[in-house]
Amino acid sequence: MAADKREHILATAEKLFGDNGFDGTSVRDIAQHANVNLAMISYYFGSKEKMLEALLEHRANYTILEALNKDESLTPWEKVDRVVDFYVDKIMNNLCIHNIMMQGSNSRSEVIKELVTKIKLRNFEQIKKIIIDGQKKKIFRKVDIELTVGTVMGTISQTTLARNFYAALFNIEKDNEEAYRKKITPKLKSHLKQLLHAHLDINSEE
Amino acid sequence: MAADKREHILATAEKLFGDNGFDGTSVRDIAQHANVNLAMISYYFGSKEKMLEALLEHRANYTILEALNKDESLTPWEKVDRVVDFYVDKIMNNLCIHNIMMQGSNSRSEVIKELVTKIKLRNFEQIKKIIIDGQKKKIFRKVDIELTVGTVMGTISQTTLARNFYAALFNIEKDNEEAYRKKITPKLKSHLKQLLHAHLDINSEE
DNA sequence: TTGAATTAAACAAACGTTTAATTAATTATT
DNA sequence: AATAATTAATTAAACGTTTGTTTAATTCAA
Repeated sequence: MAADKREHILATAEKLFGDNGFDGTSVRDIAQHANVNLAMISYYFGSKEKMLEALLEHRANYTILEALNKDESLTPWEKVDRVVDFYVDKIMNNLCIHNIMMQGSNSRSEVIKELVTKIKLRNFEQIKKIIIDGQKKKIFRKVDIELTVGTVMGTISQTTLARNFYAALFNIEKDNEEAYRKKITPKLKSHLKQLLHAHLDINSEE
Repeated sequence: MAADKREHILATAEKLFGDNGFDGTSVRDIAQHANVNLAMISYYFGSKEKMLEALLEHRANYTILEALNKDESLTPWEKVDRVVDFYVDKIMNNLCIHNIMMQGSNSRSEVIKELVTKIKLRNFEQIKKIIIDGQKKKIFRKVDIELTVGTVMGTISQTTLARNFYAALFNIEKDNEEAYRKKITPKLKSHLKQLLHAHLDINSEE
């Protein structure tokens, strides 16, 4: 079936783009690793760049954050903790697509750049809502919301983009992705939660 | 003189690598923008990759952090603030080399990857010393030092790697690098200082 | 039998690098 | 100080690969 094959090509491309970057991955690499004919990529997607667009569109997923936001049974603190869990898990389990999005920000293609920005903006809006809600309820203090979100994203990104560095730091064998994930994920979650609690808590000292 | 020309080529390469990535920049691009003959790059550096190595070696600079650490007239809080100022200024004024280092982490060349890791490790050790010193003096509380440094680096990186996103967020015209720097730098400094104070202060609430 | 899927081969363009020839600058010799 | 010899710097052209994409022929399914 065609949809399966398309999906399989996208998954292969995701891995390779994530490991070697867009420019560092050739269409022949993808075709070979996916065991499809070279021409199939143009046939399915039109071009290499259109394939990246398709990949980004396909992986963008806002629904969970939006559902979280609508859940009125959760306190702002609980929501913050869940956002942390959600993002750490999401990025740690999708290292490739995350690397692609970070590299996509620097793409030469305006289409790609705008697509990545759009996805990020939409995710940002959801987190912003949570923080503002906490502030209205006099639980969170006044902070720079944009950069607070940047800190969460940046801290997680750091552990994936500079993986070599953190692997050296935590004495994890360099190419064992699974060991890295296992070790970093809980550390990252508790660090971010502690950080955000100290940062957002209205009762913190000045 | 030869040294000037070599330097000029490196500066040109830095800008282009920073903007378009290593794979996204051709040797011909560099030669053209630097107004030198194509063959000069092989002549001076041996190869494109060796040129990137030369660029990283050339720009790595640890001395300021080491001096800061040895200054015993400063309190740990003052040192933290200065580290923030130092890094924000450094990265904001060297967007290109910073982008290169982030991309270099994902390079296919082991030489480059290890070089970047080495530079980062050396910087990390200096910041780690400051935090441990503050903990010994019962001013800072127990935190995950590795990830705390990751948060500082990550937050700053975020504003440079995802510049398009933050430009959209802060309503800065997309391609005005100077306006972006002017607007983000002070925001970033005060956000990080507030964040670190709340995070590190031993008197913060649990 | 019609249209979609798949293939091997070819395309022109761009890539990093090397060559061989020429010019500029240094050094050595008279 | 002038000239010859030597080294360094610079160039245009070409090298062989690899790049993304297209073509035209063939196989497969409806």
